[in-house]
Amino acid sequence: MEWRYENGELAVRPDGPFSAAETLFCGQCFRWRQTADGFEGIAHGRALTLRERQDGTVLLTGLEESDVPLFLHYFAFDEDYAALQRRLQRSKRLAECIRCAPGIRVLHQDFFEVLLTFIISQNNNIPRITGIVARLCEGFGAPLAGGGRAFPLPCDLADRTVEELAFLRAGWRADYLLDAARKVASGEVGREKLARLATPEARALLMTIRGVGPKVADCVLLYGLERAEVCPMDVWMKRAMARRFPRGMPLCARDCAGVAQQYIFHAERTSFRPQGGPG
DNA sequence: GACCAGGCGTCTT
DNA sequence: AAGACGCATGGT
Repeated sequence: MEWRYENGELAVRPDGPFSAAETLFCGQCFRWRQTADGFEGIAHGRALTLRERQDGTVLLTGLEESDVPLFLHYFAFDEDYAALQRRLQRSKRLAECIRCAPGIRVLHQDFFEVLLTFIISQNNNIPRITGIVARLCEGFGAPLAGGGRAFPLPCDLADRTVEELAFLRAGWRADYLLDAARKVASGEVGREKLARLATPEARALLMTIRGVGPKVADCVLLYGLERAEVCPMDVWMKRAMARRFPRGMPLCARDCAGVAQQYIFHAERTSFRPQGGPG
């Protein structure tokens, strides 16, 4: 992977395939939107834009030079997906996933943001999740220089009440969001503490938060803590896909295939072998 | 209008 | 331990 930072613009040539649309709109993150010539979004407290050049170069604006390593990691540009996909092609199922959505990468997102957005995601759909997340940030996030607002910090939410969260129209999840914010703000649950725990204990600690069950906990471990080795997410997706497609998954159901792919990527990359998984 | 959405907490057996 | 059910809201 090569990159160059010049005149406030970061130009990256990723190793292996990358598709911004597949990566940003497959349901792993909720703060990006398409624009006339590319994409704009907010991540790790920065408002940035992304454009893809014909030659595969990815152009990012809105970053300081000191942000470069963080965002190379955010987009997984510091990982060799070409080599990864070569290994995965040996599995028929994974080969099909790659064919359906070859440019997906698993983003490395902020822990607290992942925790709250996947609490919001329960029994919910992506358009509505996106709306709730947008209102959450608009209502409680810090204004950013480049426009928009950061994702709220735990302390931005910990002292609120469910009544103050009513405008989110998040339903019963408002109560869960507050419990999560309070437990993180108090230090009862946090990235560092979770990182020190073995994964079963980390999952159990996450599940002390109201509204965090095994599915949300695994999403947080996977997306927010880079702890995919115990996340049999393809098992979760098998359930979801079985519900949506009782007669079998269509070959090009991009949303499902893409999401399954990113889960499986992590499972494979970390040598995890599903052994029944949850349930 | 129904039905459902990338669950979870609670209440039953 | 496992199943049923309600939960608030909005998209289809």
